[in-house]
Amino acid sequence: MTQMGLFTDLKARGLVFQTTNDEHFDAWLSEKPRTVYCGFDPTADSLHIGSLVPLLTLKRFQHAGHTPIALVGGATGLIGDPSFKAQERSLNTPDVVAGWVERLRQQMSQFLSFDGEAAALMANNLDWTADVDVLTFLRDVGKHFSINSMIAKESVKQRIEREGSGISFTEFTYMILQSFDFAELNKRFGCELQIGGSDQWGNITGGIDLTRRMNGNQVQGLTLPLVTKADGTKFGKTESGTIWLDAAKTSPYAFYQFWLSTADADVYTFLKYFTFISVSDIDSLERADAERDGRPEAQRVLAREVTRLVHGDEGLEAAERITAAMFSGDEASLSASDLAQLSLDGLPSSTVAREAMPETLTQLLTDAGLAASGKQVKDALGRSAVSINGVAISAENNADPSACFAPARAMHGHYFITRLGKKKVHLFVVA
RNA sequence: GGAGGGGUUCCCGAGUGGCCAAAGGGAUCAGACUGUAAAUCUGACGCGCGAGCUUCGGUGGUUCGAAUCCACCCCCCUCCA
Repeated sequence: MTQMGLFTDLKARGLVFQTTNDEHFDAWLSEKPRTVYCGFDPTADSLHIGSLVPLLTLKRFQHAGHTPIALVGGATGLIGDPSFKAQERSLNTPDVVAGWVERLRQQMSQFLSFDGEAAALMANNLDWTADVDVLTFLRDVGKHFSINSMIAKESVKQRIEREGSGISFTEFTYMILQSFDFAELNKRFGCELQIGGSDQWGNITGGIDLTRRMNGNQVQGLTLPLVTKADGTKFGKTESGTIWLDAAKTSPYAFYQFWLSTADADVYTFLKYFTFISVSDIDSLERADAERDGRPEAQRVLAREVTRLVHGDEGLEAAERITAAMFSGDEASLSASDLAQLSLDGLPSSTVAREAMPETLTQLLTDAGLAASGKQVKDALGRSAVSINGVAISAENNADPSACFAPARAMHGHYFITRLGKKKVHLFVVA
């Protein structure tokens, strides 16, 4: 990717939602290497896939020769961003937030390169806000903000206008704090561009105004589109919850599976958003898929690319090993060491003592996390949707788990591949 | 401080004494169909294998019986001061 092509590429990927200077943004970007920042607030102990788009965009900028700054919001995370949020959120304690900041730092650093010409920087806005006293802040920063224009921002509109909600002064002030970041990064590192999700537009323009007023510098902003799905449901959530970047919270296997099940209507868009595959290659893939009958290749490509990006080659291999074993249809051929490896790879598994087996299958499968409640297991049993080592289990067997897990039915003495539905698999090791 | 409106099961949102584990929609899960898609149709959707148990901001009352009535308390919103 040459520096010249960055903006064109971003546009082709559909990654440009708004810019501060539509006419001249491309030229401005091509003129010379810029320093660009994106902030990530610590709202949990890990980033989730929603943060992947801005994170990868920072990387795209770096590839193009610009210097990225990954900012973690040690300060803003203590306040809470009200942008487009329906409700006031409860505050997290400073030590909790500080712990999350560390986790995010580590996560973010794996995506950027910290040496070479456009070496990335890490920043934490707590560094320049922790010691500012209230009066200084109000006089030097607050004075530049007009309440009138802050109230007019679309991002807080519903909180101000909608009956049944409201906004605290604390959250209302968030914008000022984030704006201060931009001004500060501009002063310290010559940062001239902030990128963020489309919900950040109000905060970004606030920072641009403040930077002009405090530093006399004209800086720019660019927002990325919100990731949406064609069917209108929320992106990034499944029944088991958020898809996290942390392997301990979402295993590489589960992560891979998430992308693999992307709808056709979304998959080419997501390839453009979440991978570094060129737009022309994605387009040819789409054409090839369209010409072929049956299953498209795109989902597999997407799953491979994103899993490798986030979990590396090892994580991808583990995910593919499990996927191959579980969805190829010949699990009977797995050796004992294969099964042990799958468990190490992150296939959900648990060890149960034969004597300590629960009274019912519903209990056992619920405990293993195959279903949220016994009712769901029961429903599945009633539809022959539960199988153990390939044998369908019916509702009558519910009260007799030890028969279902009889030694004679085990693979290699004590392995039981248990499925609920098509996609949920759990490996029981009965000792 | 005053006046008014509101807090219902994951979300939205009905429900004003028994027919309410609580309408409807969304989300989610499972089945059929498929490609571990989509769309569609079907079933489930507080917990429990079950008898049954626990819910409608909180606490305490009234009543044979309360999400629904009363008292007090907590929280949110609007307007006034």
